[in-house]
Amino acid sequence: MSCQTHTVQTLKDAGHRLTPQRLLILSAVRHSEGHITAGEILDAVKESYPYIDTSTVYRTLDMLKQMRLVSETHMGGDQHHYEWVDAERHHHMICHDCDRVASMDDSFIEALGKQIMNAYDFEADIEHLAVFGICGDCRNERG
Amino acid sequence: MSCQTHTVQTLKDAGHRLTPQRLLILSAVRHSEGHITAGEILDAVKESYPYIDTSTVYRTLDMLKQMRLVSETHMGGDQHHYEWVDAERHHHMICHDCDRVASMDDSFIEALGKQIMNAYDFEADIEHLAVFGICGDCRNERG
DNA sequence: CGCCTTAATGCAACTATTCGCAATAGCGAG
DNA sequence: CTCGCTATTGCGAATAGTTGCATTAAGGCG
Repeated sequence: MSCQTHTVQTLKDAGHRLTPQRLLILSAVRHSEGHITAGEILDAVKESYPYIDTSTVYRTLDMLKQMRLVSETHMGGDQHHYEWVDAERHHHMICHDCDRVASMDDSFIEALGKQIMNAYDFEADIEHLAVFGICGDCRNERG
Repeated sequence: MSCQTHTVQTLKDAGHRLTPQRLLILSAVRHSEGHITAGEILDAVKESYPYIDTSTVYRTLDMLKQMRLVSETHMGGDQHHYEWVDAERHHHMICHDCDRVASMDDSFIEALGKQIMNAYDFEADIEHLAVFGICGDCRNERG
C-alpha cells in the first residue's frame, strides 16, 4: 500500500469525501520538493483538470492543515507556502539580506514549547515557524 | 518634549519627510491600546483627513516597521495587527479553542535566539511572535 | 520668502485569499 | 444498483494588501 493510499484512508476516517480534485491537490503537494504555493498547486492541478477553482484549492488546503497533513508558512513574500508534513518536523531561518532559507531542527522549538507550558500552562503548537534574521555570511560581509 | 516629538525627530534623522498623513497614522497607532489593524488605522485617520488612501497607510506602516517603531503580527485572522514598539518587548499566545490572547515574556524568545545563534550562526530577529496552541482552561475542559 | 529636488500621496488596477450560494456528486443505506 | 443526504464544488463577488504612475508638497538652499 502506497503512502497515497494511507493518506486517503486518513481522510476517509475523518469523514471527508474523496474527490478527484482533492486527490490532484494532494498529489501536487506531495510531489513538490519542499514548499509549494497555492498558485503553483492550482497550475499543477489545471494540467489534468482545468476546471479546478482557486477556492477549492484553498479549502482543501485548509482541511489538510486542520488534519495536520500539510503545514502553512508565511515566508515573507506575498503568498503562503505549503508543505507536506512528514516525520521530520523542521522550521526555517530566512535571511533578511540575502533571502536564503536554511532549515532548523525542531528540537529548539520543542524546548521552547516545554518552557511555555511550564511558565504559562499553555500548550504551544508550533507546526512550522519561519524565523527572520541575518545569516552568518551576511553578518560577516557587513564587518 | 513628548514622545511624539521624539518619534518625529527619529523619522527626520532617518531622512523621512514629515507629512500630516504620517502624523495622523502615527497618532492612531500610538493611541491604540495594544494592537490595531490597518483598517482601523484607516478609519481613525479618515475622521480628521478623509482623503487618506489605503496604500498610504500600508506604506507608512512598512516604513515604521523598517524603523522598528511598530511591529507587525499575523495573528491568525484575515488581517495583520500592528503595535507600537515600546520598551517591553513581548509576544502572544493565542488559544485555538477560545481565541483568548495572553502575553508572553520576551525572555523565552531571547533564549531561543541565542540557541539558534550558537547552533546555526544565524542572528534571529523575532520582533513579535504569535504562538498558537491550547490554553490551560480549554485543556481542562476537554478532560 | 520662493525655488528645486525628490520623497510621498492618491488613484486605479492588480494579486492573493475568502465567502455565500446554487448546483453537483460522494458514499452509506436499502 | 438506486436513492437521498449533505459535503464539496465552481462561480462570482468581496476583502486585504500591493504596485505603477502622474501629481503634489516637504524641507534644504539661496
